[in-house]
Amino acid sequence: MSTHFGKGHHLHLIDGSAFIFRAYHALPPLTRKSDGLPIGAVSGFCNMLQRYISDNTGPDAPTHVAVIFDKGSHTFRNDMFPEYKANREAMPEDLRPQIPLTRQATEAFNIACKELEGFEADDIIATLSVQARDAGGRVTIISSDKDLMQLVGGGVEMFDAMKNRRIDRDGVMEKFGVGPERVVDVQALAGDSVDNVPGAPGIGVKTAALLINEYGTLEDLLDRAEEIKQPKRRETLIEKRDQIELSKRLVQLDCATPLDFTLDDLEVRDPDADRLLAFLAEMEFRTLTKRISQALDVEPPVIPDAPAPSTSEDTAPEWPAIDSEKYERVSDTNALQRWIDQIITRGYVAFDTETTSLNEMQANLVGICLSVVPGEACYIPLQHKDGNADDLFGSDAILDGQLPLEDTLAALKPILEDPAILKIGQNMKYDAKVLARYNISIHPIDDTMLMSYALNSGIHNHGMDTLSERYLTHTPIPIKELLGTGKSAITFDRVPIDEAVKYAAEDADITLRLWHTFKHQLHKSHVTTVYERLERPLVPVLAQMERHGIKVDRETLSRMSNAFAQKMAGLEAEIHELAGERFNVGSPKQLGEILFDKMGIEGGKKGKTGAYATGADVLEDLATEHELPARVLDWRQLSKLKSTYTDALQDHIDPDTGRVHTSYVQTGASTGRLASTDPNLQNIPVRTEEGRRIREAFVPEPGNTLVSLDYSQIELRILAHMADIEALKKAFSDGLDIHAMTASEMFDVPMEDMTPEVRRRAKAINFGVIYGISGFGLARNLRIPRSEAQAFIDRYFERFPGIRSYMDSTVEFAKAHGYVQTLFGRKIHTPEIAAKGPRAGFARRAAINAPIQGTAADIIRRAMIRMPEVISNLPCKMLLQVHDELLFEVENGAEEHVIETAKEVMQDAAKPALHIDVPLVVDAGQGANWAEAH
DNA sequence: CCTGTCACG
DNA sequence: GACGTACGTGACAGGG
Repeated sequence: MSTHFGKGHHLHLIDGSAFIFRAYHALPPLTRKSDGLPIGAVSGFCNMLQRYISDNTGPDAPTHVAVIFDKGSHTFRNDMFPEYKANREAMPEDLRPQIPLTRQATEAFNIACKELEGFEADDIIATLSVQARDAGGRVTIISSDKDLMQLVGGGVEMFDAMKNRRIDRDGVMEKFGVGPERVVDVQALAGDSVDNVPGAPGIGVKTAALLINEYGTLEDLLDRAEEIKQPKRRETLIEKRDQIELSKRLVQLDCATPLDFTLDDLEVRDPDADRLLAFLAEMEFRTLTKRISQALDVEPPVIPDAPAPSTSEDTAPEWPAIDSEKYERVSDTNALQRWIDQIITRGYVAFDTETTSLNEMQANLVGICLSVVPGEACYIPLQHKDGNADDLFGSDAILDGQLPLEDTLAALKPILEDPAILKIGQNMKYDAKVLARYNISIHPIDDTMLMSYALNSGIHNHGMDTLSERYLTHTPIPIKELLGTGKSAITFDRVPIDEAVKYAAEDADITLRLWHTFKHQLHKSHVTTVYERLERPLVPVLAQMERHGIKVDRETLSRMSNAFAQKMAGLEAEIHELAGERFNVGSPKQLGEILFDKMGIEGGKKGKTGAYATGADVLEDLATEHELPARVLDWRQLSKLKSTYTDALQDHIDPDTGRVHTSYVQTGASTGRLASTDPNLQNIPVRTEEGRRIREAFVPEPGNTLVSLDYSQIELRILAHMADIEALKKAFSDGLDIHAMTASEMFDVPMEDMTPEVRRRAKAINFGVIYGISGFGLARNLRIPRSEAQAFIDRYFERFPGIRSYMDSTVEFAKAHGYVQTLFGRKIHTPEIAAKGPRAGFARRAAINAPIQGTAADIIRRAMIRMPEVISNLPCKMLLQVHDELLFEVENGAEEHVIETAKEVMQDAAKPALHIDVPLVVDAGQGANWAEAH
């Protein structure tokens, strides 16, 4: 490029420090094999740079780019204010030596790398942004740091690489409530606890934006501070004027730092393959070296194996890159036989089915994919049809060139059912359910989704796309590309076979690679037992339950739906009458405007979107004074029951079985609980009489009864055991009413004189403890003043000091290890525990709750896993799980026997792995529908 | 597609 | 000292 930076040019400025810290926290503490040098952050940093480069090759690619770093810890801001950034935690020991390596990495990628003694990276970014903007070019700052938002505008934008989101003027407005040019004013007032910028005490971003928008600028505001109505605010602004002005100088970026280079020096350069690969090889990044060698089409350098005795499992696998063009299509019996022979020789195979539907009850098999060696995979098309036939007739013919379905399944069945051949899949419950329709019972299995869940619950989700991107740095072909979306979407049997081969075989290849990756990690992380005893064996149990389904009576639902509709129409008329106009009662926006603007009710609070809050808690408060909100609450309840239950549930009745088949998501909840979807049968109403009647539609087949068994107070019992609270343990052993007992202890009321109100409060506190109690939360729940709630909590901890030490030690453990554990060794990772600000509170409470909720989840899983064997001789089926409840369908006459048997399994489910100091009690019920049984 | 709301343990 | 707060989920309707 001969011209100087100017119009038509596009400068990217990467916030290097942000990259480093994100890389450091995202990756485990990797070390260089040969000498143990910590290189986790460098590895992540390189991967991010590589990702950045490959993501920025299009027509909008930058013409100029630089990575900007901080240098030293002392800047001109410390001269103004010695405490600036003084409460920053020290850099972790294993990160420090990696900092210079990230500079080297940047240079190795042949990207300009800039820093300046005495200035922060933000100042350099500011200076370059202004220069580029003044020259008429565009700028994108790759960072999500709010301190940089003051630079946005006039061709300068930010890009949050984490959220994959551009931040423009509107984004800044959203964050600060003012435009970029006034951001420093707001920051000066609000201060920043992270950087230790003092600001104006008692004023946050919200208030600051309000003030600035009213007075125009910070200076005008300070000059006219006398006019402010709120006395406290006025005094603060007058008294702390110096401090506020100092804060502004601290947050104001320096747009004129003395740089010894120009924009033209930042022109994008081609990579220098030798230099880059030499660096990567020196770091001993095997996978990345390989990948980049291929991308640059050069011979990869040899990275010598570590001299130390290394087992093969420690070295990064030497796999070929994932290449969807290289997969095989299997169209004849010879080829099929070759694959079968190979599978038998290996003893394992990665396996995946392609079908016509996500609903396994209706999914027809379209094809099968297999892989036994990374990079080698095949697709066996079986039922593909012509995707281009426009005529309605004749297009349903199976295309030529495919093996016959029945013969192929007959050939594969011995493999799939061979106890000596391991079948590896991603979400095997799906494939198991599909194959069950074809009379194939696939076993034994491994499931990469469940391996990932055992390893990494709490860190990320466990879908194939996530895992492939995270562990193989490869983005799989999106299924959307084959099927399309929305109304025009096609089913997999209409996908051209050549396309299907690439997509489907790639999934098997990825699954096999993930399996190799996770297999050793399970041992190293000590979660093999969790995976083998709590995750893997649950797959066939859930598959069986889901396939059974539960009978739901359409007539009952339909009748209720009509009744609800009538009641709602009546309420709606009343509401419109009260409002004096017609409006959509179902629209929170319109309702808020009616209540607070038109009717002028006091106390309307707007949320972050600017809409009035109209939640049940708000309406309940208003309902004591006003008629309309009370009617809306009634209407909302009916609306919910009708739309979510009486109407939607009917659509889930399977036409073939007449039953409803939910899907349990085994990896859905970080704690180990299951989630239920399509439909969710874990949130069928029970708390109100009207809602409870929905359960009357859940019925047994004629000649059968529904039996419900549920654990009584399981989480409190686990807490009593884990925190080792003698008084609670004794109360449970003696079979006392635990809430009444808590109340008696706390309020010095004898058990005989217990009032329902006192017991209710104690119950709320007991639940609060499980949730990581806070004065605010308890106050809101009990609708009492915060001071009173805090007094209850203090009293509770005084009486049960063991609970407090349990909570403290759990949080300490989470901070030290980054995870917490259930009594059965399940790990729940808590990456946010080190966070600052309000997120810390969330993480703290989640860490306290997770071992309790998770242990209860483990216990019922153990019961479920044991159940099929124990009830195999009884005329009954296990149908549903609702966290602490199991629902069975039992032939008439066998009820008592089943209750006795299943109850014992549930009560003893923790044994023999674990002795719990408290008895686990299970209550039983039975009836002609779920309402009666529960 | 996101937000608010509300159903469950 | 302010901030925003009970834990874990999924589905539906409204509104851009």
